[in-house]
Amino acid sequence: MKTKQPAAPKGRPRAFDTVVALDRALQVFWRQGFEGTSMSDLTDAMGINRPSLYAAFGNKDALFRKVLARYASGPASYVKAALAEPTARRVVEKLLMGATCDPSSSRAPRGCLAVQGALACGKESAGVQRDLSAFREAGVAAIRARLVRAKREGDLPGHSNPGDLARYVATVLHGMAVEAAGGAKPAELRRVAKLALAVWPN
Amino acid sequence: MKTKQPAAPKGRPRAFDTVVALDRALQVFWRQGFEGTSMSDLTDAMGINRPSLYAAFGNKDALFRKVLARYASGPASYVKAALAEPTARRVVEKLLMGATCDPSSSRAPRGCLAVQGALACGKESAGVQRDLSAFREAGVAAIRARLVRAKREGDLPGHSNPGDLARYVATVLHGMAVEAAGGAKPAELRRVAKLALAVWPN
DNA sequence: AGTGTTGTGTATCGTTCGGTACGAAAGTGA
DNA sequence: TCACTTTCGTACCGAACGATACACAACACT
Repeated sequence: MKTKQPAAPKGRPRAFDTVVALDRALQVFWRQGFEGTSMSDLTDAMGINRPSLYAAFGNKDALFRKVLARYASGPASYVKAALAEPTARRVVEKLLMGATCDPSSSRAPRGCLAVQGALACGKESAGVQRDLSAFREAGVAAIRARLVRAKREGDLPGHSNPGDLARYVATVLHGMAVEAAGGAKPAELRRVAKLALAVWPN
Repeated sequence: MKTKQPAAPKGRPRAFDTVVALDRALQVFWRQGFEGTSMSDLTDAMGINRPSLYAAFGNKDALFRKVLARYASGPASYVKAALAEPTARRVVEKLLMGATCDPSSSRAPRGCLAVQGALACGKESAGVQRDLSAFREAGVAAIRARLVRAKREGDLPGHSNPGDLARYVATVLHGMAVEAAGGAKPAELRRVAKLALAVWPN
């Protein structure tokens, strides 16, 4: 019977936990963006040496992609949870409320990594810029697919356009991320979310 | 009678036009952000040497601030124009439509300099980051002031909150800038603007 | 104990960064 | 023609950038 133990590692064991190191890197990238973060910033925050970082995560681009995946399954997991709500209205409610920087996780940086990570950057960072753009577009596509389903289930009026509505919701979400990065208070964002919801057909 | 001629310049005349040079710098900063733009990128685009840039505009931060002012009175002047519309609804309409990257100025970069210029960055760029944040907040304040006036003039229902509405409009505008930076088509943005307008009380 | 393998730590690599020193060039007024 | 003033162009500064070479340390397996 195979145990869960992933075979004994052969050489010297790692002196750090790659998951917590990744979370530390996430904090820095989230706060300072891709280009605003130097490898020294990362090694300082992660508490490891430079060659250890390169051995464990590859180069700066590869580390950022791993951080983005961690972001998706961590701080941004509320998106997936929101899409599982039973009605379209509840889905959008939960999406918009999830972007209000709830004070429960006040230790997290403001805004959204997918927005402020590399919105505009030099040519050397074009790779992560496209990755982030694709990440955001995947979010839009997921919302649209959920709204298509809602329309099929009679949860949305027949005249409404799931694609346009999804783009609208994503636009408000990304806009809220910009406001949050600028220092807008969660209460203010909550009022914006409420106003944005007033569009909703019912 | 004083002529407009600003007194004869004493030394060697400048070999370039500071205004067109500023516009070239605007293009680069707009496309690549503050941190993503190097001084070599700027001198290449502006067609001038490095010491000429420093002599004419100061350092990188000072140049960016001058570029931001140029942006406000140039590509972003539609905001001021929109605020001069007679009714609140027309104001918001024109604001939202101005952010759809109209194909008339298709040579301009996508998105908004005030959003993608330095949304998140390292500590060395904290100055311009705050400048951009303040710039955006000034926009919100201007919209709010216009809506306060509209309410006083009976142009908005008594129960509506100009502050919240202004923040909402700004959020949609900034969100549209993010979508535009990600490659959204103007037609798509126009549909978003139309949806966002559905909130409007009338 | 010995061997192979992998991570750690120091000390760098070459490049690019933002910013300047300095002499030649091109104007002004006398 | 001669100072005087301002800009231009080259060549360069120290610092920080992303990324590595290499010797040593710590484990598994025999």
